[in-house]
Amino acid sequence: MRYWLVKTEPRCYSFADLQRDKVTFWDGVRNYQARNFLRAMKRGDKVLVYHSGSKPPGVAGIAFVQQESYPDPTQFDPGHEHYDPRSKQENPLWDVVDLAANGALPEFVSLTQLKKVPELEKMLILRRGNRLSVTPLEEGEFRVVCALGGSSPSPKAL
DNA sequence: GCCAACGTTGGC
DNA sequence: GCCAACGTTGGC
Repeated sequence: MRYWLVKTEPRCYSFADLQRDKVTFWDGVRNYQARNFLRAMKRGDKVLVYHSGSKPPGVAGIAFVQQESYPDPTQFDPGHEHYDPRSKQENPLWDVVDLAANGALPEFVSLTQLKKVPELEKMLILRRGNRLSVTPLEEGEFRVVCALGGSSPSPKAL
């Protein structure tokens, strides 16, 4: 099993929205490196859901991969804000995965908290200008964040 | 609103 | 293939 972190703007789609929906397709990733991480996701992988652009930014909850990658339908929809005219049905540029809610963290873990933890120094979300919308995590990093959020020692999950 | 850090684009 | 210009992201 692998571990990931995905970002979302809660004004657009929050972890609470995912809990309400139970499952959603994670659309709108339009960055090649992030897309390649999406394509590497396997069913059952665990995912931290991070809220960006919120006050404060941080990790809101846990999800898991319900369905591995398939073409993002919004790339073919001329009326959609994520429409990409370069993408062809026979050779799609962009993918989605289906994510299922696995539970909110009892306590929201802010970016400020994350930055204080030595074990999380290598987390990609804290590097590279914080711009990648999908990043891999080490198992240890996943566990540390869960523990910070009051879901410990390891999330019982599902 | 500002700005740093990127990724992308396009001229050459 | 290089690189300057530009656009976007996202914390502050």
